[in-house]
Amino acid sequence: MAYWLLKSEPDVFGYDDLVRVKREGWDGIRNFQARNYLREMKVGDKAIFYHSNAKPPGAAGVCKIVKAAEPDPTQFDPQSKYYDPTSDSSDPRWDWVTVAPVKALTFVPLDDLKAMPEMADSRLTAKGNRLSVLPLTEREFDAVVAAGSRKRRR
DNA sequence: GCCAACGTTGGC
DNA sequence: GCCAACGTTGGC
Repeated sequence: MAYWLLKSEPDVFGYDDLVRVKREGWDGIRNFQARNYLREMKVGDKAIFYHSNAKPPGAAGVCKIVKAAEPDPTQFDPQSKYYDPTSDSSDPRWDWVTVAPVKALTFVPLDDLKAMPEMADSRLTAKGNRLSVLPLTEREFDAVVAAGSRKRRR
């Protein structure tokens, strides 16, 4: 099994939204490296649901891949903000995967993630990282889940 | 709102 | 193939 981290802006679609809708196509990935990672994902893989552009940013939950990569329909929808007129319908450029919630985490803010020794080499905390889909090692994934499974200190 | 980092585009 | 211009991401 592989492990991943998926970024979403909670103002647009947060972990609570995923819990509410139960499953969701991860649309709008328009970066080749991120897309290639989507294509590597297999049903059953798990991912950290990360809130970006949030106050504060951080890990909000765990989700799983319930459907492997297939063409992201928003690329062909002129009404969508993810519309890509240069994508050929006979050879779609962009894919999505479908995810479902596994469990909410006690929110682990980015500051805490950066402080974790297990995350020292992660793509997430690397300088200048902007990838919205990135792989995690099992050790990294387990460390984030462990941090998010503790009771919040008061 | 600012800005650093970085991907993409297009002229040459 | 280079690289400047431009757009986007995302933390602060």
